[in-house]
Amino acid sequence: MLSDDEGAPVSRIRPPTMDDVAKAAGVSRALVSLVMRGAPNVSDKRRKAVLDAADRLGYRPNAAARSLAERRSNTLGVVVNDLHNTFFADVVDGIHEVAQANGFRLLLNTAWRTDVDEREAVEAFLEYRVDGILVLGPRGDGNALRAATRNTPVVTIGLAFQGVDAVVNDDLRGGELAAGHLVDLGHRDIVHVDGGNGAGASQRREGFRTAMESAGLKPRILTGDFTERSGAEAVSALVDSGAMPTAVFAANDLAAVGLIDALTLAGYAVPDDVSVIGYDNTHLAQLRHIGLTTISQPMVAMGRLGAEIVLERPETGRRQAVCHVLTPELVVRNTTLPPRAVESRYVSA
Amino acid sequence: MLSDDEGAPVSRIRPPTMDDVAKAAGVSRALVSLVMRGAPNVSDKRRKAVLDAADRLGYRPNAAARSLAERRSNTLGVVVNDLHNTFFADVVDGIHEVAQANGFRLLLNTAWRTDVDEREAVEAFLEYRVDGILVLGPRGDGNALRAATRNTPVVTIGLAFQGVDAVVNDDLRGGELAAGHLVDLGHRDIVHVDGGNGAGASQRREGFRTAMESAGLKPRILTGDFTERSGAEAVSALVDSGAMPTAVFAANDLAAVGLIDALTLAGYAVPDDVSVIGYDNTHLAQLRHIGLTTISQPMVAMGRLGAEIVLERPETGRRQAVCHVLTPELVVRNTTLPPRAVESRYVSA
DNA sequence: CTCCGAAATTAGAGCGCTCCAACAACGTAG
DNA sequence: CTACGTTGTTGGAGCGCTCTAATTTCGGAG
Repeated sequence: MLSDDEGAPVSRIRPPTMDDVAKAAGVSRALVSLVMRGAPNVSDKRRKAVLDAADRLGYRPNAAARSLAERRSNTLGVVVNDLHNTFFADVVDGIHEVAQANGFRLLLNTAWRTDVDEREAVEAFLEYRVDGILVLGPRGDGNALRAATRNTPVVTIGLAFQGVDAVVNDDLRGGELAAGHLVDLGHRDIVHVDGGNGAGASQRREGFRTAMESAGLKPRILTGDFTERSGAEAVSALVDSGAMPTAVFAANDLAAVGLIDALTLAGYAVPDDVSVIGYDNTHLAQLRHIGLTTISQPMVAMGRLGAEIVLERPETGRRQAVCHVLTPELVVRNTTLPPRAVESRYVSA
Repeated sequence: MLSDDEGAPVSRIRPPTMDDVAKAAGVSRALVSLVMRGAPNVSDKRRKAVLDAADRLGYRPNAAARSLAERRSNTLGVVVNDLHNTFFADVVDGIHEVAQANGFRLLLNTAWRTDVDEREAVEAFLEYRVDGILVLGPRGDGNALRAATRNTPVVTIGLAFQGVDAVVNDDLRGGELAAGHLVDLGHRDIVHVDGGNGAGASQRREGFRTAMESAGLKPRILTGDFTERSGAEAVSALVDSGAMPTAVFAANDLAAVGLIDALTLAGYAVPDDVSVIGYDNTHLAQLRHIGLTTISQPMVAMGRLGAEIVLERPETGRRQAVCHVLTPELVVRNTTLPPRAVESRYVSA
């Protein structure tokens, strides 16, 4: 007798099940199920009885049981590469809009900017049997994602892999735009702090490189990783090397802000001594206090489009992967100016 | 014959089940289950056979079925009030750390800063039967959360409700600190742009009010909602009213940044014309380009603590709700100065 | 060899829900 | 009054897993 209670932690009460509700309402479990799903052919009398009983007992359907029986979860999984980057928050806004309109729930997971955590997150969603997966700012070689498409519609946003649906912006063009803007301003010595192997990084790098070379300039590239810190570290490296350029193209706004921060600390005025351009046009860039010149991607629209693609695939039975490429745009604000040496020439031009 | 194929969307192949693996490996389903969960008493021979078969078939356990049978999900649900506010990203970092160490997965959901969406998100987690729920920056009256604690451990972060575990910082004290700092600098005309009914907003407001009154000053308060935009709107209101104060205390860093942005645009220099202080000490505040004076909360630590509480409750069987109050600290940077009029007096003091 | 206990394996009953086929109820037309 | 088509309701199988108790296997000790 005593042993039943002593020391045993107070166990949570078992939540009521459909059977409990059925019993309380004096109907069958199947009827409760019908009421819960809002089926049409249920008499008002019974419906009310069921609803009352459910309410009285505090009944809440068990999503696990439901999705097991239904073989679908009515849920989309979203893997966010980096919660600290508000770029993704905007994309999620777009996804949410479409998901909501189609009666899907969203479940988020974050990848902490690493390959393994991203795989972990995708794996978790696959085990949950979500009805679709959106990967924002994917990493790695795409093999895991390609494999995942066999079971679930997957779409990446920000980087396209062979055989996986994707929504991207034209990063190559974006890189060219950024470099081109700086070149047009008269800069000759330009450094690109890249995004390492992050989503879109290689393309932006390529765009930068080609724009520079076609202008007859030598591209200088430093490795980064899309973080604020990587921007700051690049500044240290530049200071140490003693070869500070007149302009820097950062792989994204976050890095650009880190860069500006470190430049200011190191005694360089932005844009007077060094011009800085970012990428993404996040809220950060839009703050007038920062007023970052940057390349804009339509973030919310990308999210919307991604969600539409993921929902559409099972409907249409499409087999071929699609890749929507959106066009980036240059947004000039206050962090870029002609370099000191050519300023007058430029202004008079 | 034909009718089987025509027009029918290509259906996804049914993922292999434990039974499939068992058959392929020539063992029972129970054995596969044991191997999957890493049970000790399995012969190496069979274990290998099972693992091989699972690998060959691309088997992936069904989380829904598992949590249905196990009556637990090994998952914690995190409701993030606003993805755009990096404050929460830091808190999630702390939660993740602890969850990971204890073998729990994280699932996120966002509340888009509204009451109803928060309830929606919590509801979803309850239906999924997660093992614990963390609500970051809760809204509303707490009734829904209080009810939820009957089924699942719940802890709020940033605001405490009667009967619900919580981790908060001393917002009252924080409000006092902020107001006190401005008063100490010599400001007499100070406006607080509050956080409306957001988490911690009323306490910060109270702290502001008491600090002002005990200094014999009249507190001016404008309503906001913790967003960048609300900061900007406050500036419009102040400009329209024609009574620009010499200092503003924003309910959080995001709003402070919006404020600074709008002030700058309106031709007011910060901090020369108007001093601004925020709250949270997010990355945003720490950017040297902004250098926001603010009140710091230990965000990562709050996340860690919250996760520990949520995991500990079922272990210890504790019934009484706990509320951990952490102490905020003033961080002085570059957005606050003595007001113009008293500057000389202050400096000579 | 036989027998025994420990180690390894399995059968089978759920977990809480959905879904289908079967069944009751209830007018209404013949 | 019977037959019939609706509309409403229900039993029961099954979703893919875990877990307990029962069963088999196996390596010595007797």
